[in-house]
Amino acid sequence: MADKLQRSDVTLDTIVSLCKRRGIIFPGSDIYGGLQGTFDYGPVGAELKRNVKNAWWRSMVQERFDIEGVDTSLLLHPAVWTASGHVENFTDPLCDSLGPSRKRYRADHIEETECAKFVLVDVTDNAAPKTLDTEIWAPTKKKAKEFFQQWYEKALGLEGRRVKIEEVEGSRTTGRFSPDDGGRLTEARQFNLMLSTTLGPVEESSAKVFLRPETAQGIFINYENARATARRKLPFGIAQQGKSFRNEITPRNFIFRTREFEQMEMEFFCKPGEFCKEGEQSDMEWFEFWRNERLQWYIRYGIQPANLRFYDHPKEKLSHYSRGTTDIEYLYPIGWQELEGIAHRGNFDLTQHMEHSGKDLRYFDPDANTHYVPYVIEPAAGVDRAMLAFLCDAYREEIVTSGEEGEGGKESRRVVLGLHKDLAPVKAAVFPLLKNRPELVETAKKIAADLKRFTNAVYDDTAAIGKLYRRQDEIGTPFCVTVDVDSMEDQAVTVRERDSMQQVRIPLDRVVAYLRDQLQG
RNA sequence: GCGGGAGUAGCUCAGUGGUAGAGCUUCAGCCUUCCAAGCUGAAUGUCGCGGGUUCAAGUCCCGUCUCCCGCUCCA
Repeated sequence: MADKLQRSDVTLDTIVSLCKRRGIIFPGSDIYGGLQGTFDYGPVGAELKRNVKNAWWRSMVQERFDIEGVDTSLLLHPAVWTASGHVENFTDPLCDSLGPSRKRYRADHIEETECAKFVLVDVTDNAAPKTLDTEIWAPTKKKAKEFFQQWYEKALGLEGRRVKIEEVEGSRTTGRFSPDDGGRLTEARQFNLMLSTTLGPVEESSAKVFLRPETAQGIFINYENARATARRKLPFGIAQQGKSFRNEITPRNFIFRTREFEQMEMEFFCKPGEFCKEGEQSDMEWFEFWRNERLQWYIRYGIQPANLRFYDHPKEKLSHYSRGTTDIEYLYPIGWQELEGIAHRGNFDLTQHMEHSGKDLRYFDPDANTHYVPYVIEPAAGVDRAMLAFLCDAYREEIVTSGEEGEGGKESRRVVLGLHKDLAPVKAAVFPLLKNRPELVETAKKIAADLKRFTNAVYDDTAAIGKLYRRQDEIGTPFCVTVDVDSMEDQAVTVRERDSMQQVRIPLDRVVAYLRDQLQG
């Protein structure tokens, strides 16, 4: 029946357009021209987002015996971020080339190289050579010439003129220069990725505080409170969902990188390997466990396994707190990108908070009869990134042939979000086949009301039946119920399934129970 | 921040100095016995925002904001 659209044909624009059209996601502050790096979730998107979060909470907290949930403050004591290393490390030193490329670099990504200074001499007029006030830093004259041809010739308007490139004697030195145009670099400026605000009525005298760049620290500083009150022994986890803020240099790619975003993080506290007895899972084994567990979660909720993969961070690229990090990457329309990070944070965070707060956060292990600081495995997922992945993976366009048994069937396009039923924003829609028959309308409304008592259902009669189905397909509604003229006779209705478009006849008095079974199964 | 591209109806876009348009969507009515049907009618725009040139600006100029692509970043 349907020619499925290739994965590579789904562009981000297609998803953005659908999101706006169907009330899933809008640009933030839209009527004021937008605010970079912010997005608002609409009527349908709010349901989808809630469902994603609930699915995570269900897997990570509800279905497990070893994880507790918390909900901590967005504003934390400034000392938290000193202890966590974010004040010091959560910064990018940036510098710009003073050459014509004007390129910007991470200062720590530029390697020191031995270069000499080259100057340009305009010898178009042989009798009066003119030395230009421009310097190019390059390891060789050949390289300097390349830079000249790529950037300087045009920038300085020297096309068609004869220019000699001369090395300045004794200028050879080791330093950092733009690898693109040989220009000097500006001083590195520290760009901290944390957003801040002030607490207190008078701004000048009030305290500067940071908006959290990750939810994890709220968990670490509550570790002992949560452990003691939940009467937990190792290993156990603490989970949290909530907003985080990062002053990203360049928010980009729809909701993939935004300045305000929502995280789903779990800190799993476990015994360091050396304290484990025979048969106990070590920290590295838990790391392995959570890598796979989190991958399976995405598959469970409908992501095609072929669109998921692991990426192990090489040691030299690890964050300041990490002993090992694996990303779960998803094949977005923009390419393979991080969906979730699973980090082995060692005992970095608790140790830091012990030192800075003066509180003892060690764990007393009755089996080993000793104190130690637990190790932490952290699966950290982005709600918005997960939503985007679910949307991209669920999106498909099909050519549908209407009409009976293929004779003179008319072809049309249908857009379907094949979302997992737990994620679908609307679970069921109820229609009267004909809206000018009061008894059909009344029955349909009654069914919708009954469904609404346990799930999100809608009633709609503002179009022909085909259009009503397609509207629901676009937002991934798994089931549609249609009340027709026969319903009055046989006391039954048609239930149409989204993906197969198959219809089954269900007695009126059983339709709610039927859908409840289908949706929970 | 730098370079390139773009902002006109809810969406996709046309409109190259002279009365703001089309298709789709949305809404209402009629009709319609299950997959975007048909007919009739309607709504919606300070042409991203601000300034300038001109008798006249969506169109030309300046500024500014936002979006997209690249450098950088990561949940």
